[in-house]
Amino acid sequence: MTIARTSSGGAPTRGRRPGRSTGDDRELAILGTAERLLAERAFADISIDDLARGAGISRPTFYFYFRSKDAVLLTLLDWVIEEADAAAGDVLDRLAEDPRARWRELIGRFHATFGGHRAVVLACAQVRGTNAEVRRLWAAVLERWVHAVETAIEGERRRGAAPDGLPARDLAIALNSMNERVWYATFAGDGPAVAERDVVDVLLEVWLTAIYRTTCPPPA
Amino acid sequence: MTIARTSSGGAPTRGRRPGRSTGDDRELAILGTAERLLAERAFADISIDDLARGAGISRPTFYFYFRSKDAVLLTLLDWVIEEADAAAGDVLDRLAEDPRARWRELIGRFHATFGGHRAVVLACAQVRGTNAEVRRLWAAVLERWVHAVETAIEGERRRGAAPDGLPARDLAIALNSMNERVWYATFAGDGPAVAERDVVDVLLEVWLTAIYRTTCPPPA
DNA sequence: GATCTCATTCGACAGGGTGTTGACTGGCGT
DNA sequence: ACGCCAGTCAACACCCTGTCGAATGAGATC
Repeated sequence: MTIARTSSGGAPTRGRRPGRSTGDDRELAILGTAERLLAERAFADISIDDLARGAGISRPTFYFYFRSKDAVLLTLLDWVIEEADAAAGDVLDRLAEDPRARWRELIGRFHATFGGHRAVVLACAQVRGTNAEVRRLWAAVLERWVHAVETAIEGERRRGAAPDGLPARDLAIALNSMNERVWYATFAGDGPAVAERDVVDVLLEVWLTAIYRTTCPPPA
Repeated sequence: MTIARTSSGGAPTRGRRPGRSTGDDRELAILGTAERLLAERAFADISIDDLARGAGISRPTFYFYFRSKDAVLLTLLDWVIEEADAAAGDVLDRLAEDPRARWRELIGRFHATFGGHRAVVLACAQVRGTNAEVRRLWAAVLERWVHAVETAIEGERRRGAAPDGLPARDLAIALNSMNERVWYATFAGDGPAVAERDVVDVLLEVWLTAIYRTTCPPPA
């Protein structure tokens, strides 16, 4: 199953004033400036003036393109989510071929996507606490991923590869939550963190033991 | 082992000017106001003026007692951490008696402590992204807890109750991270979350399977 | 009691960020 | 030539933070 993108709706125009197309390059310039500045300092330390100047416009003009600083981040987050969904593809549909390899593929691809945009991911984690829109978007996305994993776990139980136990949904929530927090620590690099080189394998082992009670689940 | 509180130092005076004792009640009033307001709105939506007025003083006077709004939260966090450490006690020293019961006790006590101060915990999670001091304090505390769990896992492996596998530290990081994120979702109530009634048992099952590969590890 | 000291308090200011208003510009269809 | 409108920005109003310097007043000291 390709992870269904039903709810979240038409993403890439979020926060954009319903305008002409002439200023598209300005909009891109703002987004580019945001991702660039995010790589060197925290989101909270970037002012709208920084974004505007970086894009070669004045502060009021910024408001012509985005409702707020947060709306810029929201657009960036949309991109990352889209990329992650594409990377995940239909791996979960082919679990039975080789469960360990497929789960690893799934976790590995998410890791690669988030790692490739760590500045955006970290910034979103930081503002999720204060911005309701980021919170809502992230909640909706997580819900999709949790649901996909829940369904996959139920499939593995049905074919006898995984034992019964926790409700599949609770297990899926716990495992997805673990990944999110562990990646955050690894990318942020503050506090106890798993080395980036090892993180996919560490997460994989916990997923496998939690789902199958073994690290070598049987193929079909 | 009682979880060692070596590094974090003398906690309860953080941010307080080294002053007389007359104004202690004012300080308490500020802290009380903070915890009360935190229960009804987000930390970012509370101004220093709110805290000052709530404590019956003017804004400049606030600065006599605390360096900043964040320093207030930091003091509140210190309290919660102290309470959690006390609640955890020496449970991990008595793991072999009945591993499942002891792990459940540990997770359950943390759950009770955090749940009893969810407003503070949620606020800290929200500002951790923007405030370096909260980040540092939380990182230090987590490091202690991770280390305690790591040691406990190694003990269980040594006595043959738990199989070898992931480095104990990586496993401890992953499991602690999971708890943190899952609790956050449960307390915040946005996005996919485990029901508060079930959360301890859900976490426990994942811990047991990840550490022992079974949900009924053997006592000594 | 007069005086001194020092913790405590706050009015007033400076600074920096956000979001809005109203006027200006220049390309383009008529 | 004229009007329209996307696009632009100087200037403003507002809010919040942090600081400074001048009061206040309770106890210690003479």
